[in-house]
Order: sequence, then structure tokens, then C-alpha cells
Amino acid sequence: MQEEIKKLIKDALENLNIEVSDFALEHPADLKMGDFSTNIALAIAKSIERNPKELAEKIVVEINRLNADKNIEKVEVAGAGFINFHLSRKFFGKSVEEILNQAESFGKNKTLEGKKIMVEYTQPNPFKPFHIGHLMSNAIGESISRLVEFSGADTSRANYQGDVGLHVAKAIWGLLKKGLPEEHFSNTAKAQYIGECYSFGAGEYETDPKIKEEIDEINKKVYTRDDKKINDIYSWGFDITMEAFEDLYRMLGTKFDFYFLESAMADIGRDIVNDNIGKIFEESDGAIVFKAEKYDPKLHTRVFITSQNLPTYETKELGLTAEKFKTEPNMDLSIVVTASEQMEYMRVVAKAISLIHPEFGNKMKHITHGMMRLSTGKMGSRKGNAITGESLLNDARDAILEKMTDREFSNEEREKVASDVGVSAIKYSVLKQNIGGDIVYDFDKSISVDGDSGPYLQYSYARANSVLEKAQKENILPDPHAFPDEIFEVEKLLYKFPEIVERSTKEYEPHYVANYLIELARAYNSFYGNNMIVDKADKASSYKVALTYAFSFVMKTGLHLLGIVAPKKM
RNA sequence: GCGCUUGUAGCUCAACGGAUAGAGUACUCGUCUUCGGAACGAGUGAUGUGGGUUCGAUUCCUGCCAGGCGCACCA
Repeated sequence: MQEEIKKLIKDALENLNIEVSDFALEHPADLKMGDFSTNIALAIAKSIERNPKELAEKIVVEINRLNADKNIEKVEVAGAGFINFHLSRKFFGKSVEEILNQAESFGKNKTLEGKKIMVEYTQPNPFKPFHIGHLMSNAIGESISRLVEFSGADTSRANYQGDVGLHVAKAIWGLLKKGLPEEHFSNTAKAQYIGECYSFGAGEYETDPKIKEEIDEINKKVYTRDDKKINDIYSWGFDITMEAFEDLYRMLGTKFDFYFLESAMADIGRDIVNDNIGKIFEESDGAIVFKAEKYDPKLHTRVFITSQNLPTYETKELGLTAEKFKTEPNMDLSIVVTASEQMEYMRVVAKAISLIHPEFGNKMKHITHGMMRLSTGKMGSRKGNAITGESLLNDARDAILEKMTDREFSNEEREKVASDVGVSAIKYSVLKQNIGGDIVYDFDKSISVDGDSGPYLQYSYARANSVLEKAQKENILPDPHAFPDEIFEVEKLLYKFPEIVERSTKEYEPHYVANYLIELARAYNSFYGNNMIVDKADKASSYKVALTYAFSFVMKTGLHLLGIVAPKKM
């Protein structure tokens, strides 16, 4: 439709002998102002010394003379000189029909067709608690994965996990001190216990120099692997925490294709560094460093191999990148989602990689999100004031269970739905806003079910589903041709879904989808309140049912893109 | 100190250089003999601050103020 209107405007301008290269045609913010709008008259009025409003009037006269399109109902001048296009009843009926035909494929596009994309996100560390920051990374990464997938990309999901390092030694020290958890504990409880041991060890490490020595000693043994007792605890704890993570991923709706472990990246990275000493890396104070400021004054020097001859995280990241491109040959894009605190250092690493492998240079995309913070200050697993992912998910599920009193469910079904709704509340609270900014964590808000929330979207979907069940029972079939004169607000939103998806994907910003769905749900709920949808006495009933189908398809697809399940009842 | 980033209603967030700056929440009032009240409708209430560019600035440039992150052997 957009193209048709653009052509119409171009033809009109040509007939008026007005030359213009390009102009904006967009949706006005307010539905009352029409469905499309152009600022063309405002933009060129000055250069041709005309009053914008008069100019707009002239253009509209010409447009009306040319317009033979049955989809355009009315063209008018408004405000300072905007030209607004109102689409016709027929257009909206057709758009509903199109949605019904495409069902859950409506909104798919081919902008990334044939592209191979890997998305890396979540990155929890074995032996450490899975805290809400990981939940945040997971929500964003999963949504971005689904967006690029929906745009035709061959998508894989990757998780990079720190299986070595001081944090492991701290946890093992804690386990040795406090003893192993009781055997009858669930896996989740054991993982939580390991997390507590980590926090304990981390705290002591800072305060007691003697314990610091003990932990450093364990750390060496974790690397050398020559102490059977340490090895046993290590592999036991590793398995427990990794399994506990899997339980969480299942609940969150993520299925990773690749797991990369930090320990495996060290040697690969070291080789790359060694091959490039003198070219890109240089020696400085006994360490091997990369002086990035030589290439870009906004970057800084970072150490890749310490003076103790140990590879740093930077070097492992180098190895990881090489490994990714090896794992997925001919990869077109590698997306990494992390917290913004890693932005500066990732820029340096990215610079080093693009010097070593110029062909990877434009195939890497680092997306940073803000941090979850408490109103009282920063949270950290070391401080022990971090909220774990499990506890938040469990609390959310319990809060939802209390509300689920009206419907009939089997116990299993009830648990599943409560979990899905809880996940939705948390994910939505992260995805509704621009990624990049910090999120002030508030328990009540993160599990809110009212208004601007994930459960509100799911509720609207479930409600629409009930309407459709009733329509089936009363044998009212959807008919997109049986429309009444009135044009409903929902229709004016539904046809825009594909553009929203496209923009969200292009900018890697799921919040456009989230905000759109809220608007859509509100419009549908309002429609629901003002209309009896299933009503044998109403000639338009079959159209209203068709509209409800269209709404439910778009809502379900949209929720999917946010990584949220749409239950049929809740 | 340098670099990056953020500042919008009491609170949490929107607004691809456009029209009367939108939502939710909180507060006040209203809707319910209807298909799911986790709902619908109405009201109160905001662009940190000084310049500049523009027909038009929350958006772009710039000074200041305030938060956050990063700045060599941690990850």
C-alpha cells in the first residue's frame, strides 16, 4: 500500500512540475490523523517559496484527480501542511483476509533469507548462581534470535560459559568448608547450594589473607587437574550446575545449539596471539598487549597474555570468535549479547580481530544491554545480594498460581501455564524497553500482570480464544467479506505488524514489537467491550469473528517473537 | 582526568527531525442481566539546564549540572 501511495504522490508532483528526490511517508502517531501521512509540502515549501498549507492543498487536488485506487478513501490537508491518507473499508477487509490466509506466518519477511547468523547470549558461569542479569540477557538474546529467524536467517543459538577461573576455586573452597549438600536435595537445590558456597568463598577471599592463599592454591589445582579430590568435586559441581541451567532454559524457551567453554578457548586464542606478536601485539612490562589506541584514539591498551604467561579473557574471546567461524562455516553474522560494562573492552577485542581477520570485521555485532540494578545500588553475586533466576521465576509462578482460580485445569497443566505466565511477566518487563538503558529492578513490577505487562497480552489472547470457541459452538464461521461500515481500531493496527517486525529486526530492538502488541491488545479489548462478537442476530458477526482470528494470529506470533508462550486459557 | 552512556508525569517506560509529547502504575470518578473484570471508559500530571542549527527539536550540535559504565596483567 505504501508503494501505491508513494507513486500517487510522485505522479501528482510531476504533474505540478515540482521536482523532489525523496520524501517521507509514514504512519501518523494518532490514528485519527489517518493511516499514512507525508510531510512533503512542509519539506519543500521553503525552497520554492510557497506557503506550505497552500502548497499541500494544491498537491491534494492533483492527488484526488489522479486517484483511482479503491483502497484510498480520503486525502486531506491537516496541521501545518501534512497530507493525510485515510484508507478505505475495503482495504481493511482485505488485510484481515490476508492475515487469515497467512495465519501464523503473517509478518514473516525475507530480509535475512540465506544468511547464517549465530546469536550468543545468557553466558552464566558454572559454580556461580544464575542471577537475574542472566535472565535479562536470555530474554533479549532469545527474542533477537527469533526475530532474525522470522526474517529468514538460518539461526543458531550459542552459550559461552566460564568453566575455569577464580570463581570456581571460590566455590570449591566453600564446598570443602561447608560440606557437600545432602543427597536427597533436588538438582536445583544442590545448584543453589553451590551458589551459596561460592558467595561464602568470595566473601572470605576478600577479608582473610590466609583463605585467599588457600583459594589461590585450589585455583592452580583446577588448572593442573592433578588433585583427585578437587577434580571430583569439580566434575560433580560442573554437572549439577549445568543441568540446573538446562532446567531454566527449558522453562525460558531457549534451546542452545552450541556451548562454548572458556577453558577450551585459551589455547586457541594463545596461538592466535603468538602468530601476531610484532604485527598486532607487542610486549610491554613482561605482558603481551594490544595497543588499540594506535588505530583508534578512542580505544585503549589491553593485556592479552599476562606477565605470568596466562591468557586473559581478551585472548579467550579471540579464540572464541575463531572457533565460532570454524563451527559455522560461511557465517554471515555473529551477534553477541552482553551487559554494557563489557562494551569498551569488546571494542578493543573487535579491533584486534578485524586486524587479524579483516574478513570477520563486518560480521560481528555486539549488542549491549543495561544492568539490572536494585534501587539500593548495584547487585552482585559476590556481595550475595543478587537475586537468583530460580527464585524470581518461582516467586512469579507462585504469584500467578494464586490468581488462577476461575478455570479448570489438570495439576500439570496449571503448573505449566503458571510458569509460562510468570516467565512472560519477567521477560516482558525486560523487553518492553529499549535495550541499553539500565533497568531498576522492582519485584512487584517485574511480575506485574496488569496493564502494560506480558500477562495482559496473554490474557487478551486467551480471551480471544474463548470467543473463537464460542463462535465454533454456535457455528458462526469467519468471513472477511461481511464487514460492516464501521472500521475498528484493531484493523488499523493489524496490517502494520510486518513493518513493526522488520524494524525491530533491523535495529535489534524487541521493544518495538512489545509496544505494538500492547497497543494491539488494548484495541482488541476495547473492541471486545464495545461489540458483541458472537451474535447470530448481527449480520457482521462473521466479520467480527474473522477479525478475532486475525488478532489471535498476530498476537500469538508477536508473543513468540518476544519468547513468550501464548496459552489458550489461563 | 579521558572515553562511552543515560537524564521525559510521584514511580516504571514510549515517541524512525513533525501535528495536542503517548502508555502503564499510583490517585479520583465511572462501566458490569453480555463471548474471561488479569477488562473497558474519563480525569489529574512531564521533556535536567543555558545556547545553536531547522519551516519545525524530547530527538541533531554545543556549554553546564546529575547518575551509570569503562580506562594494563580480573572476568
